[in-house]
Amino acid sequence: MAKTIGVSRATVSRVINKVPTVDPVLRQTVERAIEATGYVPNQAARSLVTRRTDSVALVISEPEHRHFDDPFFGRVFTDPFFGRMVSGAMSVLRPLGIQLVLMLAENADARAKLMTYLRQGHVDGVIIDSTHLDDPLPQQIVELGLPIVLCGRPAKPYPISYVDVDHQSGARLAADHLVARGCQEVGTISGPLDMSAAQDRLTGFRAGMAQHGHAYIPCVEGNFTVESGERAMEQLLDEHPRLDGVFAANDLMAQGALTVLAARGRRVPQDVAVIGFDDSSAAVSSRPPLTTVRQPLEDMAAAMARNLMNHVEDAELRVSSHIFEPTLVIRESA
Amino acid sequence: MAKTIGVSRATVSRVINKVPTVDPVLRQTVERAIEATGYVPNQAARSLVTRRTDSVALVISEPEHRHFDDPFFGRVFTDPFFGRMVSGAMSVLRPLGIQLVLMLAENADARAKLMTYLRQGHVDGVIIDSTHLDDPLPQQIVELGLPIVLCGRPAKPYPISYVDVDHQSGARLAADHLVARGCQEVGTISGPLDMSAAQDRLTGFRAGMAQHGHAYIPCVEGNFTVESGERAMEQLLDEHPRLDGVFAANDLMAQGALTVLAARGRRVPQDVAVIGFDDSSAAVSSRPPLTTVRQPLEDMAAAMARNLMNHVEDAELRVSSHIFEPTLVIRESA
DNA sequence: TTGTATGCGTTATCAG
DNA sequence: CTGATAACGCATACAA
Repeated sequence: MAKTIGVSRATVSRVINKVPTVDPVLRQTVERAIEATGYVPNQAARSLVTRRTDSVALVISEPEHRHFDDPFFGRVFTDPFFGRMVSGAMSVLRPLGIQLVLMLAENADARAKLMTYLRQGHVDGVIIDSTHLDDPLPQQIVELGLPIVLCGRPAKPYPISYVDVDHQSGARLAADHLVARGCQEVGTISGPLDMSAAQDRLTGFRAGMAQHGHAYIPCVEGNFTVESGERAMEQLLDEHPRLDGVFAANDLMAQGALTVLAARGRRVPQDVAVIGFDDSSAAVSSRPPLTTVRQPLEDMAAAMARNLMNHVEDAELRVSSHIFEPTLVIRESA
Repeated sequence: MAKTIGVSRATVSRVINKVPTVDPVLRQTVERAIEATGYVPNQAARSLVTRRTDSVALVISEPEHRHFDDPFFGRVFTDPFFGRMVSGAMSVLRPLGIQLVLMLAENADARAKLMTYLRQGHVDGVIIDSTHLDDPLPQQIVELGLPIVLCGRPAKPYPISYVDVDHQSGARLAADHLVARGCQEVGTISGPLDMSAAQDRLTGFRAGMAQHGHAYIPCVEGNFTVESGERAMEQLLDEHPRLDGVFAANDLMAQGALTVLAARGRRVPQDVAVIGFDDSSAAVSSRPPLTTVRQPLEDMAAAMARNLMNHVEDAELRVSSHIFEPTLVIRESA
């Protein structure tokens, strides 16, 4: 404690916390002393009394069954989706001096550990990306009284703040583009249908195609991985050899579809047009580059962070949500 | 505090911290009470006295000048490299109940904030990936007295624990494979030569080729991005039209090279063989899939985490390092 | 405007 | 083996 100069620690505390009622001269002196001694307040002691930790958790809650071969970890962290989330959240959190703690909850055990961690008061709030419908985690966290913002609309409506993209409208964009191209027989590769986002994209796409007079749209369910995209594309092609357009519910699956189409000698987009969803980095690295529905993930994550911090500042704040509008990014695949 | 039952808080503390000297019967009672009330110790109060936070920082220290177009954030978090690091570190940290705090240091301002954060005692140690030679951060952190493990050999040798891969030997693997294929005129795309890893890969590759009698190996410097790989490949091709083999210092640049080769009508690997470095997800999603030097990043990150925790447990521990041996993963590009 | 005193929830020391 | 009691380092209500 920099009390080598004749001031009380209370004054030092006031200076550090920028309390206005401090004599400018004294403040100067203290600031100089702080500078000289390199003093920084101990975080543990501080948060013991302020009840704030200045850090929030970003939790990815995903059931492990969506993955087969390699360990769960590798998948989620390598997914471009993850990186964009972190990026967007950090852009608003960092200027505020708030730190981001990364957490995973892929099974019951991890969930239990996570809840304990949260109960310990390690973070001021949580941003959560929960991908399956019946995930108990978000509910548990609100019951805990911890501020929380969800990524994506909750399965069953209940009072929780969230931000999402309009999946249906995005899928419609894809449908419109495919018809405008003149596609006659189109199919779709959906995501796992226990996820509301996957459901919405499928619904939206079918609705969009229906508007243009295409009543029946064959669909094969994938699980958002490249491999599942390949398998789905094969099945689609086997059952509908004359297919000339495909909408995949994410870029990774679209990329898988591209591989299969190339292997079968179909030119993209001349023979078969392909549209993805997300506008992830996979979209630009695919050959050909993917036409895809862009989800403004960074903006969404930033909105989540902002919303969360509002709730942290004011515990009484009512829940609110923010729906972003997707856009179609036209590249070469359609 | 679960003192509704007639025990002192000291005893509760003992039970929670699994101190052996506690009457089994009493322990039962306490455990039951804990269970019933859902009590969890407050982390801030605990670490105020234990001086441990049970969390470590993963910091990515990268100069921003390596990136042009889009914000720095997006790049680093979307890079497969990052995901694999997180993944490996988490695999050892999580079972220990240690949390991972993500931090970025791309400029002086961010570095200052970072140092303040560390000084506040928010974490027990740091795993740092510092990509440029003259980064002051690692040094500053050791001076702070905080346990630290570096990813990659430090520029100038000084006492700090690190784990690395043998870049030279990896590059030699690539050289051997290229000549075994019968390549006559090969070039290389290096990483930014202010990074020791990039230097080592270039040195190792040239040494390997020299052993097979290839004295001169043309090199164009890239910056580890897809775009830079494209530009470098174009230049290489312009200056050496008869090139039939290329070693790129990472997969992303190799991917860029692939694009250019395809655009110029060169078949891979028949006309030009291409080898990358990393074995990132980009390697398998490229067309054709990349033959590449695999860096066991997950294992390396796990080793870093273990090493770090050793230093956290025992502050007197001497620094130590661990060099991993890379392997060649043969796919279709060479 | 500034200093004093108290409490935040644990763990650790030391008697008992 | 267990219970008081003293730190831990800060913020803050209250007094001056």
